[in-house]
Amino acid sequence: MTDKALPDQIADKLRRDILKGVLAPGQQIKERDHATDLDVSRTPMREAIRILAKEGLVLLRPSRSPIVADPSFEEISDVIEVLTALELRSGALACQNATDEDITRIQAMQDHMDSCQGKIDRIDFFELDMEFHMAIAAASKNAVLAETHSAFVRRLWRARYLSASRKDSSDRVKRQHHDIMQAFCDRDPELMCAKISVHLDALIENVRDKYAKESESK
Amino acid sequence: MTDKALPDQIADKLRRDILKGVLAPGQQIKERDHATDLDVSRTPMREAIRILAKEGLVLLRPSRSPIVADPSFEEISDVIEVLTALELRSGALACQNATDEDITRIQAMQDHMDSCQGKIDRIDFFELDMEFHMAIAAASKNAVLAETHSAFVRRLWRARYLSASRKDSSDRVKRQHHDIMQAFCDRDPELMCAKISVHLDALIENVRDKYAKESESK
DNA sequence: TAATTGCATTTGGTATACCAAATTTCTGTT
DNA sequence: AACAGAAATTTGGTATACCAAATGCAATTA
Repeated sequence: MTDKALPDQIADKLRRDILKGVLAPGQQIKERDHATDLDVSRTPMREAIRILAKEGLVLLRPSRSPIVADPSFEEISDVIEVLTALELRSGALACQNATDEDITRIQAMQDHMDSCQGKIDRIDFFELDMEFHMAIAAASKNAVLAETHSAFVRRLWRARYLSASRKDSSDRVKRQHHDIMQAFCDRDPELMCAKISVHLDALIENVRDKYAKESESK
Repeated sequence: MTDKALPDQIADKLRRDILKGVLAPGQQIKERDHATDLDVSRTPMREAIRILAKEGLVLLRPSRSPIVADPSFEEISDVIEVLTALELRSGALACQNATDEDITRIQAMQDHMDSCQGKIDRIDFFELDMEFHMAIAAASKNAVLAETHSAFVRRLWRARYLSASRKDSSDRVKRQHHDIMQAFCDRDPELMCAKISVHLDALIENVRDKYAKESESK
């Protein structure tokens, strides 16, 4: 763990805090305070903040304190739209370019997720979910596509986390994953794209519900 | 001009140098040297380098000097593939969401490009070409999509610049743009996507030719 | 001669100091 | 009491100092 670059370590810590809500949306992130908190200097802290800004978790404001991003539904929905475009292309390419080993390995990841369901920390479960989607993108054998896709998956992490509160949703997600995996095993690009669309459309609806409930509770 | 943030100004300068080839692919960018060259300190120079790394123009290597990116054909082709995914989605959405003013404005941009052809600096012409594609993406009314799309257009700038040496290609590009614009005016998503595909497939072939010629000249 | 070891130098990473812009606090006036 | 303006403080931006890892080079050895 100590071998990772310091700014990355700091970014990891801050990211976790943001995703868990320890750092609330809209809250200021003052370089000095957070740097001294973590016993580092401002330099790597600044870099860490830029990393999170690139991921869309933090908003940089010239000559002002950066703040934790507080995206509107429209923004989240826009991000999901981009993710959809990327993931559809990834899926189709993966059907074409994945090795058999890729498929069995990703199948194993899914099995592992199933066996972990409800037994582990929700944050850790979401890590697995992310890794599953990223593994499919990686199987497209287009490194740029996989990397870009990862960036957007990560950017949506908090929104997905928050919108997954409905207890039935995890079962539905599980079924959607199985559908995607089925098409992937058959290397059927059209079907796979269709199932990915279902999955991500459902995500938009989940997020929409979440935002609707939030606004009515005010 | 002086109102822009210092790291951005530095990044602009470096970017131009990279795209024009003043800084050759593979060449090291030493923080101290380039900082003193531009009469700034290492801090904003470091930030500028990170900006260019985000754009894919520079490669960061932990504890080593960053180097100017020297992408293989496969990498460029991967980037174009991602751009295609983004631009297809943009085009379809633009057909749906663009205002009539958007369309007439973009039409005017194209007319302007036509009238400028051959009369202006190739670099300036490419700026117009970029702006044309970015304007279509912006007309999708998905800000995230437009921004991401822009990043990839910019990332391909040098490859397109280098591969546009063939003198007939500009006429072909002009025709392809007209086809895209025709579909856009008719708000026909399928046709527009088809024409965008043609355009970007042609780009891949242009780049492939360029790389083939380059390798045989060695 | 080729390889290797050890030292000197270069260079990125981090910490700190300084500055200017922005924010907050305080104070005096109406 | 409310507002305006100025002083004090906070805070991001930049410059510089220091360190450790990486690199280059030369002397030494097989």
